[in-house]
Order: sequence, then structure tokens, then C-alpha cells
Amino acid sequence: MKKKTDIIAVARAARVSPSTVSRSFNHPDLVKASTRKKIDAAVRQLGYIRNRAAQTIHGIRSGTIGLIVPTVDQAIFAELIQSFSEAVENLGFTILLASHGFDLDREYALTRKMLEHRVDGVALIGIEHAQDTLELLAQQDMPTLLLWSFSPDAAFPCVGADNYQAGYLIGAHVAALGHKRVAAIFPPLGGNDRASLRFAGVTDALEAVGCTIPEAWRLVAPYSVATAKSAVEALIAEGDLPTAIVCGNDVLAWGALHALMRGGIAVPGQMTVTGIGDFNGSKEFEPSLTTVRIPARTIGAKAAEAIVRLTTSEEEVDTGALIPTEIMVRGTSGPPGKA
Amino acid sequence: MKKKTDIIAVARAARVSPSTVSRSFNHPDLVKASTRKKIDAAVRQLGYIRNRAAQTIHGIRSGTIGLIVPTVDQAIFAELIQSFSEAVENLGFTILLASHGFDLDREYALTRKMLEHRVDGVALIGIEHAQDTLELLAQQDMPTLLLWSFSPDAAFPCVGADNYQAGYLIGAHVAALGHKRVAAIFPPLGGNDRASLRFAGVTDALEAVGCTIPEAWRLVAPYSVATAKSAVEALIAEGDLPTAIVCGNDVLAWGALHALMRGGIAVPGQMTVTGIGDFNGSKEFEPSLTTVRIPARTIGAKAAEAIVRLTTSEEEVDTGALIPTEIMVRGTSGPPGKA
DNA sequence: GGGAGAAATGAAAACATTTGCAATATTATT
DNA sequence: AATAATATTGCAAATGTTTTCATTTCTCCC
Repeated sequence: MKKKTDIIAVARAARVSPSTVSRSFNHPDLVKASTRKKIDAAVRQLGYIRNRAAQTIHGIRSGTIGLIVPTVDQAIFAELIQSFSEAVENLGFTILLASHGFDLDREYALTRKMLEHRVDGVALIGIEHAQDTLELLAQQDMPTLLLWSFSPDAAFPCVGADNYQAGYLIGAHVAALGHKRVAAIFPPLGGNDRASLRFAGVTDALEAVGCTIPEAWRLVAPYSVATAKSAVEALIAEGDLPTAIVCGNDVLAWGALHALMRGGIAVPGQMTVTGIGDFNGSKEFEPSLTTVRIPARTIGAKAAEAIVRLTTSEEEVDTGALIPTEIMVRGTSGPPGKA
Repeated sequence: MKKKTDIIAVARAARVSPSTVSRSFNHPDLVKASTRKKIDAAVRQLGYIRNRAAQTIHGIRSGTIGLIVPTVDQAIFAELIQSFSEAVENLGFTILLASHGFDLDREYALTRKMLEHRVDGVALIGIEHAQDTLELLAQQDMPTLLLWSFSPDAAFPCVGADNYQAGYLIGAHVAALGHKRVAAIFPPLGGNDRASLRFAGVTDALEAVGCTIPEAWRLVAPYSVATAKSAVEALIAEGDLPTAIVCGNDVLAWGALHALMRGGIAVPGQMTVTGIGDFNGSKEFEPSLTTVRIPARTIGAKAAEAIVRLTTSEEEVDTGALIPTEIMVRGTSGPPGKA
């Protein structure tokens, strides 16, 4: 009963050879219209579904793109993945998704898995990766794209924003407002080039006006509202408050804002708060969050285009793209209040 | 130069037959330790990577699970996808991800694509799907799991929460507080069983105390902070305010809270606001959001387990699971203020 | 040292396709 | 109506594995 319905069954039902059936799928113009009709009928009647695995072993593209991310559930990656996958799907590919939770060893293992699946291309988040991983991809000459961050001298073409610049923009804004007592909340910087670069940008911009973030005010919190909120609550409890808090991304800023609201500290009157990213909802926050716009959707779409171009075209095309960031000055930043 | 490095090349390099190489991967105990060592050396030296496509056409599992979601970038799905993918990866599978943007025709097309890729199982979000899609999956007897919502009489096993109950819980809470003038913000209900059921639960709970949500207070907003905020701003502009706003999920509630804050309306003094979902950050909101906890991570993990069980075991196991919801009464709800 | 039995290996078929080439059918041309 | 050109189709080989079965190689024991 469980008649495996392969291309041969279809051929039999349509009274043609398997070759013709195959051709009717892949080069329809090579088969007579009437035969094609017979074949289509047989396909429908048998409920035949093509087997991409069998195609793939002929060197035909598998139609999949491997996407390896640190995690899916951070607002910012979610948006990126969404636009990337949308665009990739529209180009006829499907995404093979894996997350490594910021563990570079796991990233390597996942990369191997992607290669086993014979994906047509691989996209990784960020510039920094284990040497192993990069070598593996190069050695298998797998079309590879680095996503989210941009650097002119990365190991592979990249599509993304300049995180250093993003940090610098916000740092300069805070500096220009005249703040001298500045705190920062960032996630752990190790193995996270985005965060490191942003932080470097912020500190450099502040240094430029002679302002340094004291050790005690360098708060560390993984990207979550909860941790940021409690970090800032602790800061408030300390008593010695800065006049501005620069946050590594918008989620941290939200947490900070909640903490300040709860502590009855006026924003921006007594405290300036800034984010980075301009996530959905940041503009609608009350007060509206000053941040740096990193256009995730644009990056995702451009990246999809780029990776597909890399997999399809023979010659080495330069597909990198630097997506510009933009500072969004809104309601949470202002001149330092009276100390 | 581009020597295709297949299992035969490895065999040659290790001076054994391809069969032995294959065995050394799949049944290592059947090959002598010394030979295995030779093979491993050859593998490393040639940089060989197994070709799952070739395995798959032998009826061997492809090691992939198709996950079809409406969209990735809604807070709630992101969390779900994250936990699902994590768990699935730990069980040795990889996720083939696709999103249809609430378009059931696209969902059908994507399902076909998954079948072409010979995934070992398919997980869909929600109970409601095009008849086509369900038939296709049944006809190909593809292990299928419905994710996120639970219903005892769904077409396939499902792992998820009872959205009606979630709605009912929150509706009952609002009713119990004594609210009679209640508004609701929900996304468009069509093709979204989660939202419809929640709304039904809310209205039923309110009906039970003789309270009806008037037509004018049934606000519609897709799941985004921005739309919810402007919907509530419009409501405020109208002038005739309810004493409670029940939101279809937490994101909508955030938007509503921002609008109220901006309008200077005290929560919970003048207005009660509730969400559904208990997303990351809702507890930390100021004031802390009253909502219904739907444990996305639990659902994702349980679902991963279930789908893997479905794909691996022969007999029909009943793998459905109803994940309980729980009301989280926090700071945004209280008795109705003076009108 | 000769077998018996077990352990390890290899040969070849099978899996579901695609494709180059040859064979056949259909048209067009005179 | 015959020939040439072209459009369709089928045959068979190829793709990279796994697996069954047969064969070879080891061990162990008397």
C-alpha cells in the first residue's frame, strides 16, 4: 500500500520515461505540451513530491542557506532574521537555522552541520569567529557572508553597519550635551564584536571631550530588560548618580528607564538615557528613546540579496555593503541637570 | 585541483573500501580500531564532510525539522523559536525555518517545500490551517505537530496553551475587580486562532458578569507597540474613556501603557491595563504589567521533544501536551477609578 | 598446526534523481 | 513525396552514500 511515489511511478502512470518526467520539471520547454499535461496529471493523482535530496547529490543547488545566529530571541536578531528569511524565501531559498548561544565552539559544530547538509551558502552574525570556523568555510569554498557588522577587512564579505560608528554617534551626542559624569551598561564584551565596537566608539567619543567612564559605572548586563533594570536600581541605591547612562542597546535602555521611573528620577531632566539599535517600540516609549538607528530590515534584505548573489554567480563579486546608521535624537536625552 | 572529496577519496587515502569508511561513521563498533584511526586521519587530511543528501535518499532521516511560523519578529514567536530550536538541536536535528506572514496560501507552498526537502517532521504554529495543508501532511504521512495552541480535537497532536483559557483568566480578573466599562485591543482575528480564542475567552468572562465590550471600544491593531499606542491615543482623544483596557498580548499592552502615560492617565488609578503572554520585560515594566503567563520556553522545549518522538518512534504515540497558563496579577490592574 | 567460530572487510546492488547522447517522431522545404 | 532540419523522447551512466551478503582474516582451543 505504501507505494513509494517516486519519479518512476509518475513516469509509469504517465506512460513516459523517467527522463521525460525529470525534464518536464527542470526544462519544461524541452517537452511537448501535451506530454507535460499527462505528467502533471499523474503527479497530482499520485501526490508526488520532488525529492531535493536526490537532486542535490547531482551537484544541483540544495536551495538552502545556512543561517547561524547567537540567539533568536533578542529583539534585534528577530527582526534581522525575519527580514533576511523573507527576502531569502522570495529568492527561492529556504533557511536552515541554528543558534549557538554565543558559544564559538558550538558555532563551529553548527557550521559543519550546515556543510553536511550541503547548504548553498552560509551567513554568520558578526565579524569575529573562531579561526576553525573561518578556515573550514574557506577550505570548502562555501559562499559565506558576515551579517550585521561591517568591516572592510573581514575574512568574508559582510553586510552590516559600523558598530563603532554607532557607538561614536551616541557618545558624541552625549558629550555634546555637556555630560561629564557618564555611566554605561553593556553586555559582556568577550566574543561579541558588536558590543565591543560600540563600547569603543562610545568611550572614544567621550575621551574626545576629556570624559572617561569610571570603572564603577561600567555596568555589565546581558541583553535583557530585567538585568538592565536591576543594574540601574543598584546604581541608584549606591546614591552617587551620573548624569547620563549610555546603553549598549535599546533593550538595556528600556530596563534603565523603568528603573529610573521607579526611582522617581526624571528623564531627561535628571538623567539622560540612550540606546543603540532603534528597535520596534523605542520611538513609542514614554519618553521616546534617543538612540542610533541600525536598520535591521535593510540589512536583512540586502544580505539575502548578497548571499544569493554569492551562491549563484561564478566570479568573485564584491557583495559587501556598509549600511549607514543614523542618530535619532528623541526625548530621553538632554543637558545634564543640576547635580 | 577541485578534487571532490567524497567517501571514495577517503577510502582510497585510507586504503580501505568505501563500505568500511561508511561503516566507520555509522557503526564504529563494527570496524577495527586501527582501521578507524586510519580513516579518521584520511578524513582530516582531506577535509571530508559527509553528504547528508546522499544519506537521505536511502530513507535515512535527514535530520531536519521544518518549522513554519507566521513571522519571526514578534517577541513571542522569537522566544518560542529560540527554545524550540535549542531543544531540537540538542536532540541532533536542525531547523528548516520559513515564515508566511499570516498568509495561509504561502503556508501551503512552504509546507510543500519542506516535504521536498524531506524533513523528518513539520511543526506549524496554531491550530487553524488551510485544509490543503493538513491534507497534504496527512497524505504524505509526515509527522506533524501543532505548536503554541492546544486543542483536544485538532487535526494533529498539539503542544501549547489554551488561549481561550488565557483570555478567560484575564477577563475574569478584570471582571472581578469590578470593571464595567472595558475596551479591548486585539489584532485582526481572521486566520489567527490564538487571537480569536483569547478574545472569545475575554468576552465570555466579561459576559458572565453582564459586561459587554461595546463596538466602539473594540480596537484593532496588529501586534506592534506603535499601532497599539496610536489606537489608545485616539481613544483618549475621543474623550469617553473605559476603566480598563484588555490587550491581546503584552506588546499591545506596552503600547497602551505608553499612550496612557503620555496622556497623563494614571495606571492603575484611572485605568487598568492587562496583557497576555508575559513577555520578557513585562514584569519589569513600570508599573509592572498584569498579564497571563504563557510559558513560551516550556512550550518550545516540550514541542521539540514531542516532534522528535513523533519522527523516531513507529507506533502512534500521543504526544500532545496542554501547557497551563497562569495569571500574573501585578501593578497595572486595580479597581475602577472614579469615572 | 588445524579448524571452528567470530571479527573485519569488500563487492555490488540500491536509493531517487539528472543529463549527455542517441534514437525516433514531427515539420518544413522543395 | 523525399529530404533535411528540428523537436521529442528514451537509454544508460552518473551522483555519493548505505547495506546485504559473501569473503577473507583473526583468535582461540585442543
